Amino acid sequence: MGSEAIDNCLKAIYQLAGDDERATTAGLAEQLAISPASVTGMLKKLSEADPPWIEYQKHHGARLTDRGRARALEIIRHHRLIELFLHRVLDYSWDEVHVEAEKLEHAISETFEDRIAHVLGDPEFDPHGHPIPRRDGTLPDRADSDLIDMEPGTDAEVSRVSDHDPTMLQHLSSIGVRPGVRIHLLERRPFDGPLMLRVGDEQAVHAFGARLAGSIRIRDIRSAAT
Amino acid sequence: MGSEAIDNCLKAIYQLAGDDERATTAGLAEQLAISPASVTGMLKKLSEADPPWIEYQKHHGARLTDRGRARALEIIRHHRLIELFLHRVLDYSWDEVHVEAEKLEHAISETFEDRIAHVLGDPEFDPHGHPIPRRDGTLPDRADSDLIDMEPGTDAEVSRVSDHDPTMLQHLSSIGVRPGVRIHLLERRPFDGPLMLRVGDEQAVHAFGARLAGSIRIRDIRSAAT
DNA sequence: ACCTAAATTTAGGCAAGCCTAAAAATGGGC
DNA sequence: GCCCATTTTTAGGCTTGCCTAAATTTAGGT
Ligand SMILES: [Mn+2]
Ligand SMILES: [Mn+2]
Ligand SMILES: [Mn+2]
Ligand SMILES: [Mn+2]
Repeated sequence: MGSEAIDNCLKAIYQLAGDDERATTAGLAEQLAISPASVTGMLKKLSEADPPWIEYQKHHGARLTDRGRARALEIIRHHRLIELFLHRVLDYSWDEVHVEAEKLEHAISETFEDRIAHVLGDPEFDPHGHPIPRRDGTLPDRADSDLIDMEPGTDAEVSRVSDHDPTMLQHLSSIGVRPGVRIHLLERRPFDGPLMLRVGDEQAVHAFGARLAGSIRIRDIRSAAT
Repeated sequence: MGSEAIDNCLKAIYQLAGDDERATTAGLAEQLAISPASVTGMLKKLSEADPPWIEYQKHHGARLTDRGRARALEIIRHHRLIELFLHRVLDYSWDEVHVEAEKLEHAISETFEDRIAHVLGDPEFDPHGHPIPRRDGTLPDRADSDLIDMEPGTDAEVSRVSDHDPTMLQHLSSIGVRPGVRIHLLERRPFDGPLMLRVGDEQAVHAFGARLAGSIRIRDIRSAAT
């Protein structure tokens, strides 16, 4: 089926544009860390495959076909199952899992996928709180929103954090921020200033700048929480 | 460092020629399932690497350098650790592990290698009885010999079986032959005929033809066995 | 509507790994 | 010691996936 380059491209389109929006050449070039010219070539190939992986119009970006989306979700399922497996079974820290999963996602068989899913009890979320696509291509849903938009004076639960920067994950870990942990937003400092918040039951107040806050999503505290 | 093609070539040289013999172009072509012409190109490249992976003289085959042997053993360590991990942790049957390991051996990091070795208790042998190279490049040693050369009327223990043919492994499994199991050789039928033997405590007598017998190695029964 | 900056595509090239067909070297039998 | 069958290498070619530089298209501001 698809090569590693193809799989990474489909995954990137899904991550940039989702189910039915179009991803731009420039966006894909940045995401994949290759030149825009190389992206154009790849998009042409993907759209001329039989059956096609994407719908592509020159100068207007690429949109996944059903087949393309299925493949993207398949790779993302691999990635997230592997991340959780590394964390739970092989004792990787959550900042180590992404890089290893990035390679392994292309190397495992469907059998391997099924076995780790079984060992993990058919999990729905990875160590960073990202939903793990099911075999049928559906996604576990968890209504969440950006930390940036949180109402000062309220509480919320960390839903997910971006997994791309290991140093950021280490920092979040060191102050106790991980999916499921409760936070309390004290205030938002003016002129797009930092968010001042407390984590869990700790007294310490942390200042989250835009970069850090932008990589976190939250959800309403589960209602019946005493 | 090495690409997947390079790693497979070094591994093949090690398997065909061992530490300090030379592997032939034709042998490697067969082992790697590529054309002899492609092997020649690869050997030239490997011998011109800096530092070189192999010593190569036209028309006289290839011999591993220290670096080449170290790399080959590294890949074989990956392969055998992965096989055991799949069997023990992910419940693969022993005829399924080889194919999956063949891909994964190239995809895992040193961290992954260390973690599965630790989870498995730093094992010395894989599910087929093959020795797992240590990180320092030494090999667990187990004095064994070919089943073909076994003395009729004696007992021995299965040491290892070839892992390349899944159907053969299934058959061996079905009659109870696996590393550690005791066998008793009744007789060798004339004119290179089959070996007639009993497995474990079973009464059944099995006839092993040359192909099957040739894929099994045995060792003397551990002396103090009641 | 036009003009320009940015985005995108085209053109040409390169390395890795494979192939087949043809040429050349080897070495075993006599 | 020579010859010929076998092995190996050389020559030339193909695909994938990337690159840079140049040409082109698009879209935004006026
Ligand atoms: Mn990840
Ligand atoms: Mn990837
Ligand atoms: Mn391999
Ligand atoms: Mn094995």
